[in-house]
Amino acid sequence: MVTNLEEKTQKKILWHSSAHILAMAVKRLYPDAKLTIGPAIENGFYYDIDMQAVTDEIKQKIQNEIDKIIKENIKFVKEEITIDKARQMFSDNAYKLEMIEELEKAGERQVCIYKNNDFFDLCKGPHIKSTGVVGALKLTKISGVYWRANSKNKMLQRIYGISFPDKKQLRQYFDKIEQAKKRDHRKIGREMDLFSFHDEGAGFPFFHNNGMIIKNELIKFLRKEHNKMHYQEIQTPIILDKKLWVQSGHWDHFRENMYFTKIDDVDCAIKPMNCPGGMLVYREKVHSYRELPLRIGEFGLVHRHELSGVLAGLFRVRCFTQDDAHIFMEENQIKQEIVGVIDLVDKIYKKFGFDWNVELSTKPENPFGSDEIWEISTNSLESVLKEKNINYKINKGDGAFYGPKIDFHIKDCIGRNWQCGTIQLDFTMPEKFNLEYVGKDNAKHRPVMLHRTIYGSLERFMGILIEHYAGKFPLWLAPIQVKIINVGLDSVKYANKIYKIFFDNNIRVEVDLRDESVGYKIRDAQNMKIPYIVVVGENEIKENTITIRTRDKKIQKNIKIDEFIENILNEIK
RNA sequence: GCCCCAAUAGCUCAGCUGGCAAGAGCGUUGCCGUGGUAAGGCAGAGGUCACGCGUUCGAAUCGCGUUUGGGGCUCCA
Repeated sequence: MVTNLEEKTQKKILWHSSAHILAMAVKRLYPDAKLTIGPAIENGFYYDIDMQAVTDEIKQKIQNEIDKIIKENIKFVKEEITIDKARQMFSDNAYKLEMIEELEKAGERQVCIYKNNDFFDLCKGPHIKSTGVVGALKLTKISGVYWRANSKNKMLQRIYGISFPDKKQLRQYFDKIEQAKKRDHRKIGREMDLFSFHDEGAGFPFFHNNGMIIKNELIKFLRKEHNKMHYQEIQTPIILDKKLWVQSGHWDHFRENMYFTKIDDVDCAIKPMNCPGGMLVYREKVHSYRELPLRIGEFGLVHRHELSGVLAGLFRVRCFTQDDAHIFMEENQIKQEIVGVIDLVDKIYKKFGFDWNVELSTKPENPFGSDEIWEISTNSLESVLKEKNINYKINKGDGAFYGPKIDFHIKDCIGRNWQCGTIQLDFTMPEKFNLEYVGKDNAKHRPVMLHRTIYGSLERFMGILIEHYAGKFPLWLAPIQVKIINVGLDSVKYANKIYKIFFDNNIRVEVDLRDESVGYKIRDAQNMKIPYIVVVGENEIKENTITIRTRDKKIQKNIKIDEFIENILNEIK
């Protein structure tokens, strides 16, 4: 029996061998090209090569050469050689020499090479027997990348590809990609009239009525949960004096990502985060230990100047709404509050059927605050995770400049991971803003602060939901919940009457009275992914009932209106 | 920001080895039809071919630049 793990290993071997074939093809066509590294990745493989820019035309040439090499069925031959011999063989390739040096430093006396006829590459293997084992190999995308991912280094060409033992599997792979494209939120967003983007503002989403319904429902839902947990809600301004951002440290650490403007000659910044405004609200009055923990939420619109190349539909935008909250507390309340947030996160994600996992990010390179503070805060996050028996991955050096964080990643229904929520512990911001509370001892103390989001960005979360549901939102989120379709002119009056009943019950309903065939109107509603289509005609008028067709094409006849309304109101809850 | 690719009607796309008036389907508008669970028929409107500059007798088509979008790199909610 072939286990999953073995299968994976086999794939990796095939893909890595494919990278060699790619390299061989490039070397045949461009003998001066310098190979660097060519690993197997999650889906396929790539090879980073120092060569001229790979245009479509060149890509096609390489593809043709690859097809030839596969036909030639050339053997992979392993050979062990000394470091010195390797240096000789790769003397014209500075990248490989650098890698050989590293191997030597790591204590290797010998290195391995793989040969295919007169082509050879530094590689520890293993490989397939011969190039003919690859049944189908297709180059996919091209990207410019820097050697060692450092923009000071030379730019290389990364050529990506995918391969399989046979053509059928290759076709299946591309079919699957086609399927995934069908749920692209940009496409569905247009079809369902949710949002748009315009040349006049790259990366700034425009929400249409249908999109706003979803956004508002998401806010309404979270607000209700916040209330249950005694959160307060505030709103802070979008433009504030630059001074504030200098004080908060964003000027030093985040300036590159901020937008600036002037008001009456005063330098101002558009907020990229909500916390500094929140600090001012806290500082407004004297707080007692009796008020703590103080949980203050804000649905805050923030603007960040993201690099143009990273913008991607709602997934990556330049202005978005954070479901931000700041919790001010005493040190001994840290654990209980983190537990509270984790429980809330779990509750919210479960509502959408998302599985989630956690990553812990530790002290970055240019942090605020002493090592001691970082240790205390990192430990408290970690200990909660341990106590709650939550598995987590550590991201070393990935924390915010003001504190360590826990990031929540959700998995959508086609298995993709998305970072959404985050909990960030912060000992430094309260200090910078001189926050205080009066303790039981009647002395002043500094509160500890916690930043957290659950959706992360309402915009991104919506994008994820659109793809997760493929536009078939659960009833409570569906922009239009019920569509009424009349059969014939005689049922117009009845259709309007039914419409009013739904409308008066706060159900999002539309009635389609157009002079079109029933089939046509059903198709239209179906394409809009409307959960319930209500059809009324002569039969329904006679019985004073309705006929219902669900999004999944289930038809129920002779349904009493009151009964149906009661059912869907329950479903919406 | 960097690399590759793209931009033609509201949408999806054809035309693009330079050459009559710019093409289709869907949508939209009007008329005819009055329908029973995924497209009824006919007719009309709709485009400075993203923008700017150039090459040419002539540019949607070729070149350069800009903008926007897509896929990567890097970054991130």
